[in-house]
Amino acid sequence: MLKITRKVEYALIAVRHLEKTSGKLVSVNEISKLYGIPRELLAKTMQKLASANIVKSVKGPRGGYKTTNKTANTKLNDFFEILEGPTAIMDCYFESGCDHLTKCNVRTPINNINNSIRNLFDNLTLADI
Amino acid sequence: MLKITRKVEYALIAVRHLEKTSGKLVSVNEISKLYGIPRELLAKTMQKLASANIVKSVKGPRGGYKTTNKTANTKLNDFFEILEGPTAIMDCYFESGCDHLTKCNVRTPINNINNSIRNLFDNLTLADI
DNA sequence: TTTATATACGATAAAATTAGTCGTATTTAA
DNA sequence: TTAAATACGACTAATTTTATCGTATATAAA
Repeated sequence: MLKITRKVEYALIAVRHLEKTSGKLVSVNEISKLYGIPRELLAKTMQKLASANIVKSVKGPRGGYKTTNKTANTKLNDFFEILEGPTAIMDCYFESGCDHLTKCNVRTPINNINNSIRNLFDNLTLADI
Repeated sequence: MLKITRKVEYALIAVRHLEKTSGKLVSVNEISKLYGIPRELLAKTMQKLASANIVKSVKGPRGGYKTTNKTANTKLNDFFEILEGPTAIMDCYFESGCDHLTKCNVRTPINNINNSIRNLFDNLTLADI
């Protein structure tokens, strides 16, 4: 429990690599070989980041991804939510269908904990990684 | 990602209930009916808590579980780890077998984040729930 | 203009984890 | 003696995560 997924892990590795080689275009192929990451999986992940403008994509041969001026100061929480949806240690805050809600005695305190975690990730950016 | 499991959720609900009825013995059967929790699953969970002395178990008819003087000030982090093992947002800190470690560029920063989360849960007790 | 290389995206399959069930043993109050 | 409870291990089902595959599109370079 309380794990980040590989998708997020791979994305962090890739973004960190892009920041190290700042400005240069690097292909998914290159990154996946370099770090031993499944190519297709990383590709999809980068696509999500690109469509959220966290990185810039360039198609065609010699294409790839590079950082933008938005990259470094992207909040970790936003980064996570783009890849995985809302940060929530319990689903009942976002999904309907829990039929225990009226009886549930932990919703409020768990929500507080969740806010603490969100707060933590709102105060960290990709530059901190 | 970053979800607590149902096992933990159920355990929190149960412990909170025990604290509300402090001193009294309450059976798993009763709690599971009250909150709509699968009985056997809750039973196992309570057994773990009992063997860690976070709650006290009493066998036989009219038996059940009750809080102890340890219950309220159990750290959330200990609570989680009893039920789920080490709190780690990435497995590589506890498991061997990651063959990327020499290349991995995010281990240290992620470890820092992990420590932040652990720190958060070390400063919360069951009394806060 | 053709070709090779790259991103884009959806569908699907495989693996791992989590959730839930079942059977049996043990304890003990009534 | 019986019934109600915890204790514990094995097993199955469901869900989520991880990975793969196929096809489309863009574009640099030959």
